[in-house]
Amino acid sequence: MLDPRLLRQDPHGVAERLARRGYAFDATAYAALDDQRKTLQTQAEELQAERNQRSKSIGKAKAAGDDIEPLKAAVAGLGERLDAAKTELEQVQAELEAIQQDLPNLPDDAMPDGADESDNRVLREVGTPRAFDFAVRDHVAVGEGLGGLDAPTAARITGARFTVLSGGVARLHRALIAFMLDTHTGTGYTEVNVPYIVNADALYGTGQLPKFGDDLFRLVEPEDYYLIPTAEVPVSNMVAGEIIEPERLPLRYVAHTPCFRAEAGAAGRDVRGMIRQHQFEKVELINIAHPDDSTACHEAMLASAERVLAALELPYRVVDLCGGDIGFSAARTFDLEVWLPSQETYREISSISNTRDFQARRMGARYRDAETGKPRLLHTLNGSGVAAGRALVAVLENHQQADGSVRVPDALVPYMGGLRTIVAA
RNA sequence: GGAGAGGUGGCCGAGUGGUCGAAGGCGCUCCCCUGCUAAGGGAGUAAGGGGUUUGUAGCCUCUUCGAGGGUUCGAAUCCCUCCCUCUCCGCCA
Repeated sequence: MLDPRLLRQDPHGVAERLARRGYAFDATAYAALDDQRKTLQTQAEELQAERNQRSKSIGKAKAAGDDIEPLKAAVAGLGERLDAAKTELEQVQAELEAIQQDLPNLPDDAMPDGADESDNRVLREVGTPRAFDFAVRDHVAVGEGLGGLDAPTAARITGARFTVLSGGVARLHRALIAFMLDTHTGTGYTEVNVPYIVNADALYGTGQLPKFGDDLFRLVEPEDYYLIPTAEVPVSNMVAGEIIEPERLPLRYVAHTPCFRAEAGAAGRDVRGMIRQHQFEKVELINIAHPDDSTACHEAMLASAERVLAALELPYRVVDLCGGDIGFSAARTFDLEVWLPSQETYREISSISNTRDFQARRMGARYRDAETGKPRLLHTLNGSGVAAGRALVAVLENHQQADGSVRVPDALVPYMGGLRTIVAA
């Protein structure tokens, strides 16, 4: 949600900034609707004030023992006029709100311009893709060769876009998660374990609802419960409705959770393997920050995620998402893309966003300003550190060996019980 | 699942259908007193929206006592529905 005051004071400025991300905001229509709101609100409040005043004087008269019947008669009809005024106001307010809920975040000035992902700015490439002296297999072939990756069985249990992992591959997945959690808690993150089912309010708070409900799995009962699409939803909402004392900031949380996505509109994309699943696991970083610190926190989160990829000895690049590719709630997003030898390309493995006060406003997440003592909106940031499923894919592909085995990167060896190579079961 | 109790400001806690955004306390801020400290005295201290305005100042106004409906001229207070917390029982990992 954008600042309604800014929207009112400078709708055309907002429209210009939103245009950078390809969103057409009709500032003129909005301003006209808001003028209407202003008139109706003044009208309704005047009636309300009159009623309050009259009711109060009836109370006084009654306390004084006076006859209140004539006073009551004088109020007759006021209630109906008030109701009518309120109804009219509510309609216009609902229209305004519908527009506001739909507006994506204002981009950071530093965000690159561009129409789609091909316009993203590559900030740097780290590590060198390995030169293979044998035919590279994709992660499905490697995993199946090890007897540890099985989509057909998952299809029988559930359907498309699920995978059964087993043996060394399953353990590798668990090792990745444990390693990532330890890495982040080692740099000051607090590990949290959160609900994987959230209510509609939480999803509204982080911006998935009302606009992106199609990509969520929703429970039949209770019907306003949903499976989380990312840990960002439960973890960020930990501060919903709260006023945080500033000395506690920034709050830094790390959570390992499954993520459930309907992948509506992704039919036909990445159908082979574990790149795009309905269920995957992720280690997520959340920062709840003072507005003055959020940019620095964003950089630090990026460094934290990069540390993981470096330790896993995976080549990657850092990308600054352009206006055409950035998400609804984000003001600025850095993606980490890991090298996949089978595709000879970089694929997203982490997305790290500063939403500034966009989510905080929706959630009502505030801190107490040290100087004024007044509550002000926090900044919220989220980033994968990193996606476990895609990390597994990257390790299988990048560290595969000619004989079909997979080398365990040194950082993971302790988490594999000392195992240095995963071989076929 | 059954029975009961309860949800009020940063926290604890009182509250009769009207003069209640709400006693009292804690905490916090400022001031006074005390040659440090402690104790004492005084004042202040909820949030959100709108209007006015150059203004996050002031002024005017509306809303908010778990959420949503209802009764009433008027609801923290009465009625209905829902949510959450706690206690006991049952069940269960």
